[in-house]
Amino acid sequence: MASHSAAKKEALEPRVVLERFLPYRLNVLASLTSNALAQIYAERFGLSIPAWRVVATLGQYDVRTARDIAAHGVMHKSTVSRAVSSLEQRGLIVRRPNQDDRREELLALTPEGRTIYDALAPQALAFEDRLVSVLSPEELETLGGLVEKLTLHARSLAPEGEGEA
Amino acid sequence: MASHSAAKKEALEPRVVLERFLPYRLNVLASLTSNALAQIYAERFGLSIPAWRVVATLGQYDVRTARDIAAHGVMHKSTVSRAVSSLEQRGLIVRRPNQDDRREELLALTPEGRTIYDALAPQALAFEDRLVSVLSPEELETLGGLVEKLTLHARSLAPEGEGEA
DNA sequence: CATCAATCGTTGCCAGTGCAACTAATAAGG
DNA sequence: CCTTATTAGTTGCACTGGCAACGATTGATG
Repeated sequence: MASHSAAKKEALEPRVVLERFLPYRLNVLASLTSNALAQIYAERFGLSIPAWRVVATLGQYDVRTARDIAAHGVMHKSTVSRAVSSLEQRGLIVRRPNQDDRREELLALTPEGRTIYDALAPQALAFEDRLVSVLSPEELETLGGLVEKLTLHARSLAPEGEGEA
Repeated sequence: MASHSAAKKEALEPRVVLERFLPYRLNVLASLTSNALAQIYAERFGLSIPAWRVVATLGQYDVRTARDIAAHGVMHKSTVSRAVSSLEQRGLIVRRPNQDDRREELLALTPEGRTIYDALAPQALAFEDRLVSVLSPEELETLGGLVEKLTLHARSLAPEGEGEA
Protein backbone atom coordinates (compact mmCIF):
# COMPACT_ATOMS: atom_id res chain seq x y z
CA MET A 1 0.00 0.00 0.00
CA ALA A 2 2.63 2.48 0.95
CA SER A 3 5.46 3.88 -1.07
CA HIS A 4 6.88 1.64 -3.76
CA SER A 5 9.68 3.94 -4.84
CA ALA A 6 7.69 4.55 -7.95
CA ALA A 7 5.61 7.67 -7.69
CA LYS A 8 6.87 11.22 -7.64
CA LYS A 9 7.15 11.34 -3.86
CA GLU A 10 10.24 9.09 -3.76
CA ALA A 11 9.50 8.29 -0.13
CA LEU A 12 12.59 6.64 1.28
CA GLU A 13 11.89 3.53 3.27
CA PRO A 14 12.62 4.19 6.92
CA ARG A 15 15.96 3.03 8.19
CA VAL A 16 16.93 2.01 11.67
CA VAL A 17 19.80 4.18 12.76
CA LEU A 18 21.60 1.82 15.09
CA GLU A 19 23.42 4.57 16.92
CA ARG A 20 20.04 5.85 18.03
CA PHE A 21 18.20 2.55 18.25
CA LEU A 22 17.73 1.93 21.93
CA PRO A 23 17.53 -1.89 22.01
CA TYR A 24 20.77 -2.10 20.09
CA ARG A 25 22.52 0.47 22.23
CA LEU A 26 21.36 -1.15 25.43
CA ASN A 27 22.69 -4.48 24.26
CA VAL A 28 26.04 -3.05 23.29
CA LEU A 29 26.41 -1.31 26.62
CA ALA A 30 25.26 -4.37 28.54
CA SER A 31 27.70 -6.55 26.62
CA LEU A 32 30.58 -4.24 27.35
CA THR A 33 29.90 -4.07 31.05
CA SER A 34 29.06 -7.74 31.26
CA ASN A 35 32.26 -8.79 29.54
CA ALA A 36 34.39 -6.51 31.64
CA LEU A 37 32.78 -7.67 34.85
CA ALA A 38 32.97 -11.30 33.83
CA GLN A 39 36.73 -11.03 33.65
CA ILE A 40 36.78 -10.39 37.37
CA TYR A 41 34.71 -13.28 38.59
CA ALA A 42 35.63 -15.70 35.83
CA GLU A 43 39.39 -15.36 35.94
CA ARG A 44 39.74 -15.01 39.68
CA PHE A 45 36.95 -17.26 40.93
CA GLY A 46 35.97 -19.47 38.02
CA LEU A 47 32.38 -18.31 38.05
CA SER A 48 30.23 -18.15 34.96
CA ILE A 49 27.80 -15.31 34.51
CA PRO A 50 24.83 -17.35 35.72
CA ALA A 51 26.86 -18.66 38.65
CA TRP A 52 27.86 -15.16 39.61
CA ARG A 53 24.26 -14.09 39.50
CA VAL A 54 23.22 -16.91 41.77
CA VAL A 55 25.99 -16.11 44.21
CA ALA A 56 25.20 -12.41 44.07
CA THR A 57 21.51 -13.01 44.69
CA LEU A 58 22.15 -15.31 47.63
CA GLY A 59 24.81 -12.97 48.92
CA GLN A 60 22.27 -10.24 49.08
CA TYR A 61 19.16 -12.15 50.10
CA ASP A 62 20.67 -15.06 52.06
CA VAL A 63 17.91 -17.47 51.04
CA ARG A 64 16.10 -17.74 47.71
CA THR A 65 14.64 -20.38 45.44
CA ALA A 66 15.97 -21.08 41.97
CA ARG A 67 12.79 -19.77 40.52
CA ASP A 68 13.17 -16.44 42.28
CA ILE A 69 16.66 -16.06 40.93
CA ALA A 70 15.63 -16.91 37.40
CA ALA A 71 12.70 -14.53 37.33
CA HIS A 72 14.63 -11.73 38.91
CA GLY A 73 17.55 -11.97 36.51
CA VAL A 74 15.59 -12.84 33.37
CA MET A 75 17.39 -16.16 33.09
CA HIS A 76 16.02 -19.46 31.90
CA LYS A 77 15.29 -21.89 34.69
CA SER A 78 17.52 -24.53 33.14
CA THR A 79 20.37 -22.04 33.16
CA VAL A 80 19.86 -21.45 36.84
CA SER A 81 19.46 -25.14 37.54
CA ARG A 82 22.85 -25.93 36.05
CA ALA A 83 24.54 -23.04 37.76
CA VAL A 84 23.11 -24.21 41.06
CA SER A 85 24.33 -27.77 40.49
CA SER A 86 27.82 -26.61 39.73
CA LEU A 87 27.93 -24.29 42.71
CA GLU A 88 26.67 -27.06 44.96
CA GLN A 89 29.35 -29.44 43.70
CA ARG A 90 31.96 -26.81 44.47
CA GLY A 91 30.56 -26.49 47.94
CA LEU A 92 29.62 -22.86 47.57
CA ILE A 93 25.90 -23.21 48.14
CA VAL A 94 23.51 -25.64 49.83
CA ARG A 95 20.02 -26.65 48.90
CA ARG A 96 17.40 -27.33 51.50
CA PRO A 97 13.99 -28.61 50.46
CA ASN A 98 11.20 -26.35 51.58
CA GLN A 99 9.10 -28.48 53.95
CA ASP A 100 6.03 -26.39 53.26
CA ASP A 101 6.31 -27.04 49.54
CA ARG A 102 8.68 -29.84 48.72
CA ARG A 103 8.79 -28.91 45.06
CA GLU A 104 11.04 -26.01 45.70
CA GLU A 105 14.46 -25.81 47.26
CA LEU A 106 15.76 -23.02 49.38
CA LEU A 107 19.25 -22.04 48.35
CA ALA A 108 21.86 -20.40 50.51
CA LEU A 109 25.58 -19.74 50.48
CA THR A 110 27.88 -21.98 52.48
CA PRO A 111 30.59 -20.29 54.53
CA GLU A 112 32.94 -20.87 51.61
CA GLY A 113 30.42 -19.32 49.27
CA ARG A 114 30.05 -16.38 51.58
CA THR A 115 33.80 -15.97 51.66
CA ILE A 116 33.93 -15.78 47.90
CA TYR A 117 31.05 -13.38 47.86
CA ASP A 118 32.73 -11.16 50.41
CA ALA A 119 35.82 -11.11 48.24
CA LEU A 120 33.88 -10.46 45.05
CA ALA A 121 31.40 -7.88 46.21
CA PRO A 122 33.92 -5.08 46.80
CA GLN A 123 35.48 -5.71 43.42
CA ALA A 124 32.11 -5.64 41.71
CA LEU A 125 31.26 -2.39 43.45
CA ALA A 126 34.64 -0.96 42.55
CA PHE A 127 34.05 -1.86 38.94
CA GLU A 128 30.69 -0.16 39.04
CA ASP A 129 32.34 2.90 40.52
CA ARG A 130 34.84 2.99 37.70
CA LEU A 131 32.09 2.50 35.16
CA VAL A 132 29.93 5.33 36.42
CA SER A 133 32.82 7.63 37.21
CA VAL A 134 32.00 9.56 34.05
CA LEU A 135 28.59 10.44 35.42
CA SER A 136 27.77 12.98 38.07
CA PRO A 137 25.74 11.77 41.05
CA GLU A 138 22.69 13.49 39.61
CA GLU A 139 23.18 11.86 36.24
CA LEU A 140 23.56 8.49 37.89
CA GLU A 141 20.39 9.03 39.84
CA THR A 142 18.57 10.03 36.68
CA LEU A 143 19.86 7.06 34.75
CA GLY A 144 18.79 4.70 37.51
CA GLY A 145 15.27 6.03 37.44
CA LEU A 146 14.98 5.81 33.68
CA VAL A 147 16.36 2.28 33.56
CA GLU A 148 13.95 1.28 36.28
CA LYS A 149 11.00 2.73 34.45
CA LEU A 150 11.99 1.09 31.19
CA THR A 151 12.59 -2.26 32.83
CA LEU A 152 9.20 -2.34 34.47
CA HIS A 153 7.58 -1.48 31.19
CA ALA A 154 9.65 -4.01 29.25
CA ARG A 155 8.69 -6.76 31.68
CA SER A 156 5.07 -6.03 30.98
CA LEU A 157 5.70 -6.17 27.24
CA ALA A 158 7.09 -9.71 27.49
CA PRO A 159 4.83 -11.46 29.97
CA GLU A 160 6.27 -14.93 29.53
CA GLY A 161 9.41 -15.90 31.32
CA GLU A 162 12.38 -15.96 29.03
CA GLY A 163 16.07 -15.70 29.47
CA GLU A 164 19.59 -15.43 28.33
CA ALA A 165 22.87 -14.77 30.13
CA MET B 1 44.03 -3.81 56.39
CA ALA B 2 40.34 -3.06 56.33
CA SER B 3 37.52 -4.53 58.32
CA HIS B 4 37.90 -8.08 59.48
CA SER B 5 34.65 -8.40 61.41
CA ALA B 6 36.74 -8.82 64.52
CA ALA B 7 37.13 -5.54 66.34
CA LYS B 8 34.43 -3.69 68.16
CA LYS B 9 33.29 -1.91 65.02
CA GLU B 10 31.49 -4.99 63.67
CA ALA B 11 31.80 -3.64 60.13
CA LEU B 12 29.43 -5.57 57.89
CA GLU B 13 30.95 -6.79 54.68
CA PRO B 14 29.59 -4.76 51.79
CA ARG B 15 26.83 -6.33 49.75
CA VAL B 16 25.93 -5.75 46.15
CA VAL B 17 22.34 -4.64 45.98
CA LEU B 18 21.35 -6.02 42.61
CA GLU B 19 18.41 -3.68 42.21
CA ARG B 20 20.90 -0.82 42.26
CA PHE B 21 23.83 -2.54 40.62
CA LEU B 22 24.09 -0.99 37.21
CA PRO B 23 25.75 -3.81 35.24
CA TYR B 24 23.08 -6.22 36.42
CA ARG B 25 20.25 -3.85 35.70
CA LEU B 26 21.57 -3.03 32.26
CA ASN B 27 21.78 -6.69 31.43
CA VAL B 28 18.27 -7.39 32.64
CA LEU B 29 16.90 -4.52 30.61
CA ALA B 30 18.91 -5.47 27.55
CA SER B 31 17.75 -9.07 27.83
CA LEU B 32 14.14 -8.05 28.06
CA THR B 33 14.29 -5.79 25.04
CA SER B 34 16.44 -8.20 23.08
CA ASN B 35 14.11 -11.12 23.69
CA ALA B 36 11.05 -9.12 22.79
CA LEU B 37 12.64 -7.79 19.62
CA ALA B 38 13.98 -11.20 18.68
CA GLN B 39 10.46 -12.54 18.55
CA ILE B 40 9.76 -10.21 15.68
CA TYR B 41 12.65 -11.02 13.41
CA ALA B 42 13.02 -14.64 14.46
CA GLU B 43 9.44 -15.77 14.13
CA ARG B 44 8.57 -13.77 11.05
CA PHE B 45 11.86 -13.79 9.17
CA GLY B 46 13.94 -16.59 10.64
CA LEU B 47 16.77 -14.27 11.60
CA SER B 48 19.03 -14.90 14.56
CA ILE B 49 20.22 -12.00 16.65
CA PRO B 50 23.60 -11.81 14.90
CA ALA B 51 21.91 -12.11 11.52
CA TRP B 52 19.53 -9.33 12.34
CA ARG B 53 22.42 -7.15 13.37
CA VAL B 54 24.21 -7.78 10.12
CA VAL B 55 21.09 -7.00 8.13
CA ALA B 56 20.42 -3.91 10.20
CA THR B 57 23.94 -2.63 9.76
CA LEU B 58 23.93 -3.17 6.02
CA GLY B 59 20.45 -1.76 5.79
CA GLN B 60 21.70 1.43 7.32
CA TYR B 61 25.18 1.68 5.82
CA ASP B 62 24.70 -0.19 2.52
CA VAL B 63 28.29 -1.48 2.48
CA ARG B 64 30.43 -2.64 5.41
CA THR B 65 33.03 -5.27 6.17
CA ALA B 66 32.45 -8.07 8.63
CA ARG B 67 35.01 -6.56 10.90
CA ASP B 68 33.18 -3.24 11.01
CA ILE B 69 29.97 -4.97 11.98
CA ALA B 70 31.64 -7.01 14.68
CA ALA B 71 33.41 -4.06 16.27
CA HIS B 72 30.37 -1.86 16.10
CA GLY B 73 28.05 -4.36 17.70
CA VAL B 74 30.52 -5.87 20.19
CA MET B 75 30.21 -9.29 18.56
CA HIS B 76 32.86 -11.92 18.06
CA LYS B 77 34.18 -12.08 14.54
CA SER B 78 33.32 -15.76 14.25
CA THR B 79 29.76 -14.96 15.18
CA VAL B 80 29.59 -12.43 12.38
CA SER B 81 31.29 -14.79 9.98
CA ARG B 82 28.66 -17.46 10.49
CA ALA B 83 25.81 -15.02 10.30
CA VAL B 84 27.22 -13.72 7.03
CA SER B 85 27.55 -17.22 5.59
CA SER B 86 23.99 -18.08 6.45
CA LEU B 87 22.66 -14.83 5.05
CA GLU B 88 24.62 -15.33 1.87
CA GLN B 89 23.22 -18.84 1.45
CA ARG B 90 19.75 -17.44 1.85
CA GLY B 91 20.51 -14.90 -0.84
CA LEU B 92 20.02 -11.92 1.43
CA ILE B 93 23.51 -10.47 1.18
CA VAL B 94 26.44 -10.56 -1.23
CA ARG B 95 30.16 -10.45 -0.55
CA ARG B 96 32.56 -8.66 -2.82
CA PRO B 97 36.29 -8.86 -2.19
CA ASN B 98 37.87 -5.50 -1.68
CA GLN B 99 40.38 -5.16 -4.50
CA ASP B 100 42.44 -2.69 -2.53
CA ASP B 101 42.84 -5.17 0.31
CA ARG B 102 41.88 -8.66 -0.62
CA ARG B 103 41.79 -9.81 2.97
CA GLU B 104 38.50 -8.12 3.58
CA GLU B 105 35.14 -8.48 1.93
CA LEU B 106 32.60 -5.78 1.34
CA LEU B 107 29.12 -6.88 2.32
CA ALA B 108 25.86 -5.54 1.01
CA LEU B 109 22.20 -6.49 0.95
CA THR B 110 20.73 -8.08 -2.14
CA PRO B 111 17.37 -6.79 -3.36
CA GLU B 112 15.77 -9.62 -1.41
CA GLY B 113 17.75 -8.64 1.66
CA ARG B 114 16.68 -5.05 1.21
CA THR B 115 13.07 -6.15 0.94
CA ILE B 116 13.29 -7.96 4.25
CA TYR B 117 15.01 -5.01 5.83
CA ASP B 118 12.34 -2.66 4.56
CA ALA B 119 9.72 -4.90 6.10
CA LEU B 120 11.60 -5.26 9.35
CA ALA B 121 12.74 -1.72 9.95
CA PRO B 122 9.27 -0.24 10.56
CA GLN B 123 8.46 -3.03 12.97
CA ALA B 124 11.70 -2.52 14.85
CA LEU B 125 11.04 1.19 15.08
CA ALA B 126 7.47 0.54 16.20
CA PHE B 127 8.78 -1.73 18.91
CA GLU B 128 11.16 0.93 20.05
CA ASP B 129 8.32 3.41 20.15
CA ARG B 130 6.30 1.08 22.32
CA LEU B 131 9.27 0.50 24.57
CA VAL B 132 10.03 4.16 25.15
CA SER B 133 6.39 5.20 25.31
CA VAL B 134 6.75 5.39 29.09
CA LEU B 135 9.38 8.11 28.75
CA SER B 136 8.85 11.73 27.86
CA PRO B 137 10.85 13.11 24.92
CA GLU B 138 13.14 14.88 27.36
CA GLU B 139 13.69 11.73 29.38
CA LEU B 140 14.46 9.80 26.23
CA GLU B 141 16.93 12.45 25.16
CA THR B 142 18.56 12.35 28.57
CA LEU B 143 18.74 8.57 28.59
CA GLY B 144 20.33 8.55 25.17
CA GLY B 145 23.05 10.91 26.26
CA LEU B 146 23.80 8.95 29.41
CA VAL B 147 23.92 5.64 27.59
CA GLU B 148 26.21 7.16 25.01
CA LYS B 149 28.55 8.51 27.63
CA LEU B 150 28.66 5.23 29.49
CA THR B 151 29.22 3.21 26.33
CA LEU B 152 32.16 5.31 25.26
CA HIS B 153 33.67 4.95 28.69
CA ALA B 154 32.99 1.21 28.85
CA ARG B 155 34.67 0.68 25.50
CA SER B 156 37.77 2.30 26.87
CA LEU B 157 37.67 0.05 29.94
CA ALA B 158 37.76 -3.08 27.77
CA PRO B 159 40.30 -2.26 25.06
CA GLU B 160 40.44 -5.71 23.51
CA GLY B 161 37.78 -6.72 21.08
CA GLU B 162 35.36 -9.12 22.68
CA GLY B 163 31.91 -10.19 21.96
CA GLU B 164 28.74 -12.00 22.72
CA ALA B 165 25.30 -11.91 21.22
C1' DC C 1 63.38 -8.22 -1.76
C1' DA C 2 63.14 -11.35 2.37
C1' DT C 3 61.45 -11.93 6.79
C1' DC C 4 58.55 -11.20 10.50
C1' DA C 5 54.42 -9.15 12.40
C1' DA C 6 49.72 -7.88 12.06
C1' DT C 7 44.98 -8.22 10.15
C1' DC C 8 40.58 -10.26 7.88
C1' DG C 9 37.99 -13.95 7.78
C1' DT C 10 37.05 -19.24 8.36
C1' DT C 11 36.55 -23.44 10.88
C1' DG C 12 37.09 -27.44 14.35
C1' DC C 13 36.18 -28.04 18.79
C1' DC C 14 33.83 -27.57 23.01
C1' DA C 15 31.38 -25.16 26.72
C1' DG C 16 27.13 -23.06 27.42
C1' DT C 17 22.18 -22.39 26.81
C1' DG C 18 17.34 -22.58 25.14
C1' DC C 19 13.73 -25.70 24.32
C1' DA C 20 10.78 -29.34 25.28
C1' DA C 21 9.78 -33.35 27.62
C1' DC C 22 9.98 -35.32 32.01
C1' DT C 23 9.48 -36.22 37.31
C1' DA C 24 7.79 -34.90 41.65
C1' DA C 25 4.88 -32.27 44.30
C1' DT C 26 0.95 -29.28 45.07
C1' DA C 27 -3.55 -27.12 44.01
C1' DA C 28 -8.24 -27.12 42.11
C1' DG C 29 -12.68 -29.11 40.97
C1' DG C 30 -16.08 -32.40 41.08
C1' DC D 1 -10.78 -38.91 47.45
C1' DC D 2 -9.75 -39.07 42.46
C1' DT D 3 -8.71 -36.68 38.43
C1' DT D 4 -6.79 -32.88 36.16
C1' DA D 5 -4.06 -28.71 35.94
C1' DT D 6 -0.15 -26.15 37.61
C1' DT D 7 4.40 -25.39 39.29
C1' DA D 8 9.61 -26.26 40.74
C1' DG D 9 13.30 -28.19 39.08
C1' DT D 10 16.10 -31.59 35.93
C1' DT D 11 17.90 -33.36 31.74
C1' DG D 12 18.55 -34.99 26.67
C1' DC D 13 19.04 -32.83 22.46
C1' DA D 14 20.31 -29.63 19.22
C1' DC D 15 22.11 -25.41 18.22
C1' DT D 16 24.73 -21.15 19.26
C1' DG D 17 28.68 -18.86 20.06
C1' DG D 18 33.43 -18.18 22.01
C1' DC D 19 38.12 -19.63 21.58
C1' DA D 20 42.08 -20.67 19.35
C1' DA D 21 44.49 -22.30 15.44
C1' DC D 22 44.75 -21.60 10.68
C1' DG D 23 45.26 -19.74 5.67
C1' DA D 24 45.54 -15.75 2.99
C1' DT D 25 46.93 -11.18 2.42
C1' DT D 26 49.12 -6.97 3.64
C1' DG D 27 52.38 -4.04 6.18
C1' DA D 28 56.81 -3.12 8.55
C1' DT D 29 61.73 -3.75 9.11
C1' DG D 30 66.19 -4.37 7.61
